[in-house]
Amino acid sequence: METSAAAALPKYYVLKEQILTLIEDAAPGTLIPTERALAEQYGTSRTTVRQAIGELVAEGRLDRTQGRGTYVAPPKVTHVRQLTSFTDDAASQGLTAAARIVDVSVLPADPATARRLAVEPGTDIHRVERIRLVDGEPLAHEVAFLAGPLPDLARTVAERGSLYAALREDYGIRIAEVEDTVETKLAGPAEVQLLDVEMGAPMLLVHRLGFTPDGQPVEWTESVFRGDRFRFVARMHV
Amino acid sequence: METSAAAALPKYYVLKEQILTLIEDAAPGTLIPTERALAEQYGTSRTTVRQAIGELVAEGRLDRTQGRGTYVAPPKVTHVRQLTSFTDDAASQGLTAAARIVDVSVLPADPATARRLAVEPGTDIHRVERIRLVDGEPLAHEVAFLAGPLPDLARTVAERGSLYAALREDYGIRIAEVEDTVETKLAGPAEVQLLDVEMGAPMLLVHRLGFTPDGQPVEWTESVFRGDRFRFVARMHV
DNA sequence: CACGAAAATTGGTCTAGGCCAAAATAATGG
DNA sequence: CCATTATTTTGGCCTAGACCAATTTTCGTG
Repeated sequence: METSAAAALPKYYVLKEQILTLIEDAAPGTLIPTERALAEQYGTSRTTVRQAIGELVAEGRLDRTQGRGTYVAPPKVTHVRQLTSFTDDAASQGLTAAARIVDVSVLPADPATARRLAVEPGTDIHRVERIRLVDGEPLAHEVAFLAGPLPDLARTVAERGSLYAALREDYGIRIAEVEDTVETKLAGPAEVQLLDVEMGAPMLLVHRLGFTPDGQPVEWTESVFRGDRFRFVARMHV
Repeated sequence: METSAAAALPKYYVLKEQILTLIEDAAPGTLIPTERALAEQYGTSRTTVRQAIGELVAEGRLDRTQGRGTYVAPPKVTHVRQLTSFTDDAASQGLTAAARIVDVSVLPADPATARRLAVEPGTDIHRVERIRLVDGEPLAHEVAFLAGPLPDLARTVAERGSLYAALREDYGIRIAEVEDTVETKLAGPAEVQLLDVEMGAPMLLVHRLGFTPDGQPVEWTESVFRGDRFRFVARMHV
């Protein structure tokens, strides 16, 4: 019997999210309550508090020092690399690569996505959610947001098997330039369910903004790759 | 008072390395002893066993399933991307980037490194160990191995401030092509000491093999970036 | 007031064990 | 012999507390 339809999240994970709301507006360096205080405040054990804080530290949201305390971490530094030609070429490695389409839908753009795609907030945009598989194993979860009229996108993507191929062949949209960011992230409930990893497993979080030849942003994609099964290889001319 | 000069490693970390030697020659899918059995066998608590196993799972060395057991994981899958022009350009982002030289030395090549650099095992090669800093914070640990005669390398690298610049300006060696691999790793004692991170923190492990224009491998570098403070950004033309 | 020693604070590690849930295994009944 | 059910095994989560080590704070003394 269930008390509600919500999944039973571990206590440490709920606490982690509560601490996250506690610190989201705090300045770097701000001390949070001690582990013993949090344990008492939330009616839990110190072990559980440490598991929650440990993941936030691993994600770079908190720092801690023995004897001093735990405090809000400074934001991430960005390192820039130049690269070319992102090809959807997993198959060229002798691996059976595939993408399973989870959802293709149209929805109004939220402010952040609208800004990235340079459209008015609330404008209808397309959402394509896929699971990337290699040799049958789920290795990445991708959610792409696309601007512009793309009639019958669900069908064309399913037929082409590739989002980029559908854009190019069916809509005449060519992604000429992309900007990727790669960082680490820990697996949450979504990744646990979709990618068959453990809570807290290290993942590679990749954001991609794709532009047409005339500089118009048309694609905003957030991908989460399994850090334990995946290795990016890059060949490049200097 | 100390019983030996060795650092006092956490018990879970010692256990982790022991489990690692246990499984290094085992076929994927091989079951390891249960947590309760390992706890008794190594005279420790199940909590400590779980911390050790948890990190091995996070690193992709073990898989585990509730009710079934814990077993050796299959090797990592490799995903290939095409990119160009790796530039040592951290400074171009308005950040004060620097590299602190830890060690420059000459030593005989071990078999693995010799193979990568296409030299005979035992050939003298150069080793350049550096800490990369951004805004004074240590963000990466790099160890580069270089083949070929590079007289007075320690001085030239120190003067140029850049390994690539020294190779190009002082020895006429141009790195024309590189192959990078990027994967996740958890911080061990070395990273804790050198990069000021916690044990078990997620890191980005980058291997680079650099080639001259005629295809000769001359550089083999292993870099560990802080996953909590770092974000790679890649701009590329498709 | 300044300095050094002592105490309190805080995170780091570890123990011993309990209860739950998923999977595998054994027992049972048709 | 097969299918169903109960039991056992195994990992998942959690508690309550102990001791240690680094740091900060307090306090005593010159």
